[in-house]
Amino acid sequence: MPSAPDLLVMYQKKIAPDFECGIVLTKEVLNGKWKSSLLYQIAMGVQRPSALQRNIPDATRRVLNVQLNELERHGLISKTIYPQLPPKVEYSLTDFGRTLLPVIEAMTHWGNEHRERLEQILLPSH
Amino acid sequence: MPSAPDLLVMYQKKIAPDFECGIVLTKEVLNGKWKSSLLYQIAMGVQRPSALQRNIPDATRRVLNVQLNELERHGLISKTIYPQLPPKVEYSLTDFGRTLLPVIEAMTHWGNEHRERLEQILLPSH
DNA sequence: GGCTATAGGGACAAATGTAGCCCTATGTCA
DNA sequence: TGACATAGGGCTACATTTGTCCCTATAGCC
Repeated sequence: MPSAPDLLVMYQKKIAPDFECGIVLTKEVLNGKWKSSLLYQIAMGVQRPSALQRNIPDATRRVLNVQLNELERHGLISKTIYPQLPPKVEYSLTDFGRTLLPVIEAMTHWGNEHRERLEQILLPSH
Repeated sequence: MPSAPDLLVMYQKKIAPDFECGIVLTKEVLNGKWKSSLLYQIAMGVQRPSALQRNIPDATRRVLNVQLNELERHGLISKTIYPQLPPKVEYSLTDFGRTLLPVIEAMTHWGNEHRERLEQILLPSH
């Protein structure tokens, strides 16, 4: 005779179909306050760290570096270091990173399309 | 004669073009560990809180409630309370929420497409 | 009565993420 | 020599997010 916990587990298994949806994986990769901005900028051709920092002025160099490192570690961007002084570094999307472009475009488009409403909604007071 | 800080500001203004890209707004709305899953499930027709909780077993009821409230506050989903006992509640996408579907689909598709690689990448050890 | 189911929230702890500060190193220009 | 550019990382403190535990309320079933 099954105990209550067993029944519960069976019940859950019956009802939960494919909860492990891919959207969770995508979210995980984009997790980080500035990652989407970084990917967008790099996709638009902004390659050097200093330029990225100028184009995303609300973020600290520190945080951008941290998140750039993570994007590189995840294989979405690659880093080229030119052995020069002063140092020169360029980031670009990898092949894998380029497969993300449709997602980036969809997010960019939706955000721009509904900009006014979103800015209202996202006010700290609201 | 401009002081150094002034030069810096002018320099930034010249180089920074349109850093306020829509992708940031979209990210902000999707911020929250389980929001994308919730939106996906609701979009797939899962409407009742208990069903959502069963389909997203890694999240606590508590957190799902918090994030459902936020999605409702942001106008992406609406909540119908049936005056019954035991209580019955159903969530569904609003018109505004439905405009997000292309983004959700793009994220879901990319995540599923690259599932194996992403699961490797996102291991805590890696 | 004791267990399940329905739905939800308060209070607090733990984890994670982000921001700020300081440091290195070197080349160019005034 | 001092200011600015280039690029990056360590450490600490704060902020935000998540997770845990406990509480309400009612109907059905054994």
